[in-house]
Order: sequence, then structure tokens, then C-alpha cells
Amino acid sequence: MKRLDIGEVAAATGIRPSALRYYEEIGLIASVSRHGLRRQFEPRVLLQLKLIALGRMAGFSLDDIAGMFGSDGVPALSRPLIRQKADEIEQQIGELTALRDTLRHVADCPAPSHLECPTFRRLLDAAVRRETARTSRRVPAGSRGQGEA
Amino acid sequence: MKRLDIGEVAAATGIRPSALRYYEEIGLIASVSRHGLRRQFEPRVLLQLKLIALGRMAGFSLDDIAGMFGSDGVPALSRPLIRQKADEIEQQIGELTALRDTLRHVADCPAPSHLECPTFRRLLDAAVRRETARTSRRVPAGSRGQGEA
DNA sequence: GCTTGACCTCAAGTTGACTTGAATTCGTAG
DNA sequence: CTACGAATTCAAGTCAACTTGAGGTCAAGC
Repeated sequence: MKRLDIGEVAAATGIRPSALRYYEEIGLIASVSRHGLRRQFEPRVLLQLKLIALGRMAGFSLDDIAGMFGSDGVPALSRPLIRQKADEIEQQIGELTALRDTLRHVADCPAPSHLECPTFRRLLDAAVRRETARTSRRVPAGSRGQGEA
Repeated sequence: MKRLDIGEVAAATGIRPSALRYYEEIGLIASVSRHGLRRQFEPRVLLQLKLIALGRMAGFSLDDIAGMFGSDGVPALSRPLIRQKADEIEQQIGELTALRDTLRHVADCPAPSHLECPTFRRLLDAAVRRETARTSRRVPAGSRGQGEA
């Protein structure tokens, strides 16, 4: 099974080498050996990284994600817990759907000030009720701009 | 029309006074006057803050949000642009849906290692294809724990 | 008229997720 | 065998979005 060095992993995933080193540092991924100085990764790391990207997208912190997978990258969560995560995401989907509808309404509504429009306020209230129903959500820090240099 | 001071706004929205001051500092909301030292807010700020919360939830930065509303809080975006934002959110919904399905599958799949399961990989690939289709998304920084200690 | 508590300002600190830079080390192609 | 480029380490820097702390100011109630 061919080993990859960090540049290849970076190229394949769009994640910068510096980020990959950081991920390794915090134990999110692991390199299997060294070729000289160079880290060698097994191809399965690509899959793990997909999973990580997905988790980040869903608003989980790297810490959360590290908690979801064992250090080997195999999901190490009990099934009920996974279902719970899925439910949380479904919640989030509901909120975003409300937001999308609100925006679509704003785009179509002829009222001059949306803050006055009853439909708008209804949508807004619905969205916020969803939100406050779950007390607190963490969203991870910004990452912009792929492509090193 | 009754004015609110910062503590009342905080109580009504769950946003800490310090955050509200920060929002005012960056021009996201505005207080209308002072009572002694104390900022006085108009009730409409509550609605604006709902909007802001919603935008944050959807993954927009405060900067993005500030760009979406005029300093008075009235949405100041062209309709096509609003539609575009709505479409972006729809994208995000799709991604989250894929993630949710992936998790649900993981919870139900009897395979010992999901990294081997073809269904899993298919879901994963689908999710990642969606993701890379839009090159780059910003997600805002973490906020946990309401309630000023 | 004085205390009290909510508010004020301003500077500095925090957290998460990386990035950047400088100085160094390899392995490979020529 | 030497130069090159890709990788290395480590410390420090960055960014967004706030929070914290110190020290100060009011207005209202007793």
C-alpha cells in the first residue's frame, strides 16, 4: 500500500501541509512512519480527512471531532450518541431552512421595511424559537482561502 | 416608545452586555441615546438581534452580516444578492443533510469498520463533492455558554 | 446626602484553528 | 557529488469574536 507524503495529502484534500501537521499534533490524524524527515501517511488518512472536513462543516470543533473518532480515525462513538449527533444536525438543518425561507421572502416581499412585514416577523420568530430551543451551539473558527501561498 | 437599557436587551436576547457593546462598537447595532452614561436602545434592536443571531447561525461573520444590513438594521441588499445568499444556505443545507444521513447510516450499519463500508464511502463522497463544489466557506468563531457569570 | 448597583471606558487577555518565518535536513536528479 | 526543492521543527503571529478587569460615574431609593 503506497504511502503518501504530506504534499500529496495536501494536494489530494486541499488542506495545507501546515494544517495537516497541526492535525497530527493534536492527535486528529497520524502519520505512520518517516522517510528521512518526511511524514508518510497511509491513504486511509484521506478518508479520515473527508470525515473531518464534514464534521467541521457541520459546526463541530476539532475537539468534538477528535472525540468522535478514535485516534485511528475509526468512529468510536456509541450508536445512540451518533444518533444524537444526527439529530442535532437535523435541528441545524431546520434552522437553516427557516433562514433560507426568510431570505427568500425578503427577496420577494414588496414591503418597504421588512421589519414591519408580518410574514417576515413570523418567519423570524419561528427561526429564533428553533434556535433558543437548544440553548447553545458551538460553531468553529473561520477558515478562508485554500491553496498555500 | 419605551427605551431599553443594555441589561434589559441582554435579558431579552440572552446576549451579554459585553457582546452588545461590542456589536455597537463595530456598528452592527446602535443605541439611540444615553440616560446618564447608560445606553438606551429602541425595542426594534431586539428584532435586529434576532436577525443577527440567525445570520451567525447560518455561518456568516459579523462582517458579512454588517454588510447585509444598513447601520439602521434594515436589510440593504439587492434582491438578487439576497437570493444568492439563500442559495448558499441551501447548499449548506444539502451538505448537512448528507452528513446527517451519513451519521444515521453509521448508527445503523452493522459493518465493523465504516471506512470499509461501501455505503458509507458513497455517502462520504457525495458529501465531499458537494463541499468542494463551492471552493470555500467561512464559519464563525466559537461561542459557548450564555449567561454573564 | 449617601450608598448601592447597574452601567461606563479602555486596555489587555482568551480561544480555536491555523499560518508564517527562520534556520535546518534530507533524498534525488543531473 | 552537489545543488535543489520539498520537508522538517519551533516559536511566534494572526484573526474573529468576545470576555475580563480595573477604575470610574450615575440616578434612584432610603
